[in-house]
Amino acid sequence: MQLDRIVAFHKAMGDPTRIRIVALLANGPLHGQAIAGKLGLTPPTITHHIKKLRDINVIFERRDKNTLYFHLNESLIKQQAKTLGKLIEKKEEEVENMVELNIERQKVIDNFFTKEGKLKNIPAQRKKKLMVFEYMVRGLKSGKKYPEKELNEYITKFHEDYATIRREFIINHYMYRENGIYELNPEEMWAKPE
Amino acid sequence: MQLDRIVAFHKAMGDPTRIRIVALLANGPLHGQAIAGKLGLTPPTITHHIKKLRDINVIFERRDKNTLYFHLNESLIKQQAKTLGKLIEKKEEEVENMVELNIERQKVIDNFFTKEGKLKNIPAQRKKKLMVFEYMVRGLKSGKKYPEKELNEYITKFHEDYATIRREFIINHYMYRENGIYELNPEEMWAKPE
DNA sequence: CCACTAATTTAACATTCATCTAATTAGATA
DNA sequence: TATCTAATTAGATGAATGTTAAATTAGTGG
Repeated sequence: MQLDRIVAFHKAMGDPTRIRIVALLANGPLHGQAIAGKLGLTPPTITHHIKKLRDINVIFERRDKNTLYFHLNESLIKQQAKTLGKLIEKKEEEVENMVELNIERQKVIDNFFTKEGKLKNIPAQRKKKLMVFEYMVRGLKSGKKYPEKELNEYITKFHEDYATIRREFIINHYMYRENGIYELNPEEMWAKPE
Repeated sequence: MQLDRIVAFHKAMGDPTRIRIVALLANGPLHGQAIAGKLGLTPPTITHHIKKLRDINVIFERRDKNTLYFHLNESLIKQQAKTLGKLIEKKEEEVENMVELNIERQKVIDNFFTKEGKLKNIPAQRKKKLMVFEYMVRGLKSGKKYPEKELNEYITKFHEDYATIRREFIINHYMYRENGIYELNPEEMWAKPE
């Protein structure tokens, strides 16, 4: 778990309004105006905070008619709680491994993508392949529903063979498909090289 | 819930320098200048951050001659990690109460309405009265503007005394009136029995 | 296409905050 | 007491942040 992510999480949680939102959503999804009402704040303020919470994947949303219902990503929070515990157990070697992993990851990205952001080819090695896919998939929004056509267009920005890559996204649990609509899985479900 | 404490903790952890300090101290106590050196910052900056970490009890210090060694309070961090997990646990009592409440509500509705859907009479007990009103008001569309005449007609489907009931709708914040036009309030504003 | 609703963006404001340099304090020791 | 070292405070500065009213956008349904 990299530093930025930990910091971003705690910074997001370090605000009374946002903690109250999270606590509210623990009892079930709510829409924006309901949250505003319960907290005595205005809708723009809620939007502001929701954005921050969504940025760190702690909430996602589903639409019903005109109304967006905001849901809590509970597993993400649990995962961060674990990370907090691990932070204080960590010994130097582990920190070093983490740093090395990030360096390696960056090298792989640099190798397989052109400066214009195109994927040169799909890595054969599973580990590298996953790094590449994870990099691509991070440009998708969690909670958003992607029709197949839109997903294809997104992938095409990286590589022409959208069919193969789209299939890989499913196989490796980055996304799931329902009635021809694609959506991101929570990050904990993504395939990881051990 | 000790909201302030939770917020203070995450706010303190929501800074890269402080996370790095915590990570450093996980490998053992250090004194101020050592921390400053390792992080490439000046001693006053370290003092600044140490103060914040000490405020939330995540750090304590021991003196050896002129030098203060800062120690990590690991159990405090573990405890906060647990708190994070509990934040998102659904309160089961609340869920159970909800279920029981619904059963009770159904009984009241069955008692006070005929099979044809007519309100036999207005309950005297506040709690039951509110259940009955809420039941009626759920047949109205949120966001729709009701002229008084139309609202009267709607209420009459349940009971002849539309004037009393219409007044109760306002008193209990199910609806509000503006220029003789009635409209539903958001559900959060409705009167609820405590 | 039009009317409506929910959500978001924009612009403005006051507040908080991380960091530095320079000056000061606190404690140890000779 | 005088001196050394480590830590803290004070003050300044620039950046980030929480909130709101007003305007705008996006999506739904007639």
